[in-house]
Amino acid sequence: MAITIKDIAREANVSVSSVSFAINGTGPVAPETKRRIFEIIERFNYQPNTAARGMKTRKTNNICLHIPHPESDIFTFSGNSLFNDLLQGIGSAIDEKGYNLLLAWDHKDVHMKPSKLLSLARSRAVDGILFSQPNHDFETLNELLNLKFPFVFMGRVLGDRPMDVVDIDNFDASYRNTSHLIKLGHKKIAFISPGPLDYLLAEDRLEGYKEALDEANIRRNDQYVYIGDTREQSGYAAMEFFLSLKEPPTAIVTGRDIQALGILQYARTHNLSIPDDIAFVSFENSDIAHKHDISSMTTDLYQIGKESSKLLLQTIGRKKERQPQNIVIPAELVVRKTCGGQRE
Amino acid sequence: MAITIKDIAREANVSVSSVSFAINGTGPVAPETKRRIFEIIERFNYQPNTAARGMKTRKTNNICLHIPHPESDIFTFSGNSLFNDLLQGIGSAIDEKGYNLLLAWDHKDVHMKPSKLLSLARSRAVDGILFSQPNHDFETLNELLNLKFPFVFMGRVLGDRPMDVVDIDNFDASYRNTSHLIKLGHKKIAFISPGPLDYLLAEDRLEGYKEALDEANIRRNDQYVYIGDTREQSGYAAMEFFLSLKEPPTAIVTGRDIQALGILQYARTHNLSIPDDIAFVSFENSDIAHKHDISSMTTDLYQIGKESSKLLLQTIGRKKERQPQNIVIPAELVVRKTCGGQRE
DNA sequence: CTGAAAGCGCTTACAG
DNA sequence: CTGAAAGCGCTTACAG
Repeated sequence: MAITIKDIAREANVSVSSVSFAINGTGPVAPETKRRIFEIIERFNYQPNTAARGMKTRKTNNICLHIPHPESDIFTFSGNSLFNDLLQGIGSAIDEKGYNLLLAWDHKDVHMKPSKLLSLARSRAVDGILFSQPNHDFETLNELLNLKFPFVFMGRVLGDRPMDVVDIDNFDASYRNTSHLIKLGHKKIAFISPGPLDYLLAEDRLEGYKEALDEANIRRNDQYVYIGDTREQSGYAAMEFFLSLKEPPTAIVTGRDIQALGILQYARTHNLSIPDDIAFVSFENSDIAHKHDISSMTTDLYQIGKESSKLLLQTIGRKKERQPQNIVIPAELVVRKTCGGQRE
Repeated sequence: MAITIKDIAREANVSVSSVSFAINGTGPVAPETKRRIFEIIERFNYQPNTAARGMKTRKTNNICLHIPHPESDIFTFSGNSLFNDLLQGIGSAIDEKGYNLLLAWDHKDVHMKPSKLLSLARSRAVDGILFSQPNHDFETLNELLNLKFPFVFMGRVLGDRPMDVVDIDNFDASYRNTSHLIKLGHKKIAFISPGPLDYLLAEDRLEGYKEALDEANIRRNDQYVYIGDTREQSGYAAMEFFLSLKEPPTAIVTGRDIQALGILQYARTHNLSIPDDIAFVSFENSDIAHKHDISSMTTDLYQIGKESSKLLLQTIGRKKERQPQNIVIPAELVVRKTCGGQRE
């Protein structure tokens, strides 16, 4: 069988306590003894058994990243590096701390019980959870709060449950994107949501958009609001819709870079000039925006992943409860070609 | 503290053995007793502690997916859904079996010891490993073999170490891609590698390409071989190079869809017609190929992920050793626009 | 500084 | 069908 702490102790002529103390630095060990122990450990390539250690310490050193099902639309961050950025951010925080990342998604049938996540939490298979979801399952969140199980939600959550949340301020970001177009002289400004409005992300964006219009005393037009999704096609379809209106908008606040791609595609096939005929600003500032010269607001997944992980690790390490944190990651509009310049 | 099997036993007025038998179905329990036990379990939302269970069973129900570092070039499968496909394939095999997926990557500094992977294996933090790497670290693979630790390599490995391997036949696929162009009447056929030639994947492709030319008695031209990478730019640069030759090729075997995108971009900006001026076939058949009407050979990551996982799970479940498996996933050329029709 | 021993929460022979 | 007990491989008071 695999080699255990007993084998090391026997080989080094010490007790298991001393070996454990030496490995973990949790007790006094004479320098010479320590040297001998480590020599044996290296020779045998000994690694303490995770399960046994976890049983005593009540830690797994695993954290769970909960993502949408890989078959779902939302998971296909096609054509950009969003998931990659998120992983990098998480990695930058957990790698050095010796944590591993466990990927989990719920069954396709959402109503299948028990939820994978609660099961992981209750069985203590992970030390904490990172949520990366466009919407949330109240039942699960409530139960996790109830269990006092450490987790961080990356995104916005409805209500005032006391939990750690990390996100950009979508209301404000959308407000600023819209204001930018207003400042350039646009009055007929449309909006494409990044997803269904029951994603709070989408609702916040819509509210920010409205706020900017209201503040500038621009009359809102319900027909200027289009519900998009995560496919390029939805940007294209939005254009078809907007341009079929009697008074088409002159500018758009897009929900995602991938939608922006659809807009560009539409413009190309219909001989429209961007930004002259129609200007727009997008969200994400992903590779796509960079490549196609799209003005886009950053939604810094790297930072979101990093800050969420740091927060989670703090929570895991802490014995006493503390006030829930609400970390807002700064977002900035990277101005490129698609929003154009000042209108006459 | 958390609730344990003892609590359940006490509450149900039975011994812990009976509770364990009921949960795992590993021993006889009277129907009425079983009913009572499950009733209590549900009421308390009891889940057996993973660490404690793992200590006895020597199983974690975690498998590890080893991927390149998120900051590495190769990880950025930009603009396509390759990683997503792989995850779906893995998920389709492990979800129902109750396994979790642990994501691991090596430190950026490759020479940092000890390797994360060996550490996970030796500490029994996972039950098996899935390698998704363009190249391999012999030392790690040898040590895993040595430990008789279950793993599956998705890709090609040098030498004849006895291990489970799942991949498409890159030699054959490249041979067929090249032959397709030959059959269409091309004689000046260039090749872009999907990465550096020390990726066996790239070497196999090059060999398949050469074999097809040789078999058709077409003189090989060293200048027709370009070493590409995972960026669109490398397809563009390859075009620049090929077209600077005295005798530019009339067709190309591309290494990746993303490179193909670079070729299309070059063609657009230089008023070249694809496939008339230059025809090509690609690899991957990702979203990109579909969207841009690129002829592309499938490299079915879904199947690779699925079959690898199934194989790994079998290995984990087996007590006796068996012959290493070598599973070849079928690849087929999806003919679209970029390879054109028969030449006169 | 060192060692003997208890105990973490399970599973699994073993005895009844 | 049921229960008492050993033991998985660690960590950690506790005694010396």
